[in-house]
Amino acid sequence: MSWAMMGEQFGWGVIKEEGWRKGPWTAEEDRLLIEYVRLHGEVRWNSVARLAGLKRNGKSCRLRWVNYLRPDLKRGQITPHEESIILELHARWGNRWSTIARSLPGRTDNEIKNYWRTHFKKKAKLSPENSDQAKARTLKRQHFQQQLLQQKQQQQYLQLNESDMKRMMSLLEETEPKAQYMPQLRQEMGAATSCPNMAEEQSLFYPMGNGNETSNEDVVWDGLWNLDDYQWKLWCSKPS
DNA sequence: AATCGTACCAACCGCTATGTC
DNA sequence: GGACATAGCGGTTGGTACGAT
Repeated sequence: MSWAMMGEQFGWGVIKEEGWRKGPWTAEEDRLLIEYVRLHGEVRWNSVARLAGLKRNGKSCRLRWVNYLRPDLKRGQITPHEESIILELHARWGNRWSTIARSLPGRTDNEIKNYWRTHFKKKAKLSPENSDQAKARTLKRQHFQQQLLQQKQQQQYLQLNESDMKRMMSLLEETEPKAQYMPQLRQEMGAATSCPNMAEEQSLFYPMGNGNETSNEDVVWDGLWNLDDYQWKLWCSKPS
């Protein structure tokens, strides 16, 4: 019998000094949480303890619901197609797991994060070429963020003007699709499939219509992080 | 059969963003 | 506008299962 099962059977669980339970969830706790969400919806997680009779903090309840109890979750192994989507979106967005998860209905950010770490982190580490690219991208991000900060301060935190957005959009159009490096990455990672058509690929990069849309501006910033060095220099040197 | 290494995954932690008063 | 509460995110940890030796 595992500790978790024993804990469930005997009602064990770590009680913190604040009075919150920690550790694995019991079936009874799950039942209470499901019932609570059914009645009240996914809101005010901190009141769950009081209203549902759970000795869990709101954070823990939310996490349990989002990662495990939600009815729309897809259980089971990540399919080759899902894997290829993860690879492509990670190449584009980096460790933005929640963003990636939005393109994979039924999968959670935690699940994708775990999958990535298990299957690809090592491979990525072993490839010096990839790590160099990652370092370069990180530097680019830092450089850009610094510039942005200065720019923001100068503009007293005003939003980017229209011409800036147009410049970035046109630059991004020159960059897309990311086909230059994706086939190599797919090969290295052993991904089995790719998107059957451009429309689907587009929908992966620009997920819309699920109530959690990525804004145009987000897409613009995300695209900028992945610009090639040449395009990056071009962007930095362009007069505004 | 025992031990070890590794893959997998649930859960926690710390931080940031956003909302509310 | 500031303080506080809440939600969300990404990184990390710890436990379990399982195969290799």
